[in-house]
Amino acid sequence: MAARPKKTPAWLVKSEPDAFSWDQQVANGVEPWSGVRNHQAQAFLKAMKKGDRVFFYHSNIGKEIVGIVEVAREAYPDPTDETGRWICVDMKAIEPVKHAVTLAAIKAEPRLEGISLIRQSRLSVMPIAPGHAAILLEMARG
DNA sequence: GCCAACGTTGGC
DNA sequence: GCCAACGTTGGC
Repeated sequence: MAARPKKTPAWLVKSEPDAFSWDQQVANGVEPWSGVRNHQAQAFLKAMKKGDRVFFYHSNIGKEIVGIVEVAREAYPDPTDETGRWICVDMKAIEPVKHAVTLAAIKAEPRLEGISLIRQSRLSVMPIAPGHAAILLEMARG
């Protein structure tokens, strides 16, 4: 029997490496994905299930997918939120990508047309369609 | 440094 | 409820 294929990520999250980088995620292992203060992004965080895979993207500096994380804990109150209205999840580093997938490469790939990373450039948490995720994985593997 | 996208706020 | 002003994000 063939080895079970790796889970295809269903989501993408962005972080400015100045604030929280992939290296920090790896060093910390499991880390709360807190501080999201946008309703649309919150809705996506709430929909995440334990074990879901997530692309980790560096915004601003790098502008590239650098790794894959996994949802280690589903939605719970964001400890950085004093109002109690916002939630966060825990993310766990799984593996770095072999080849960082740059925004330029994503834009240049016609099969990724319509991806929300480009269409909704300010959104920091977003779903990735299975077809798009497969292409991103392919690009990440080189 | 500039600009586009877009969410939030506040006056009416 | 509308909309102008303003702030933030993120790319270039």
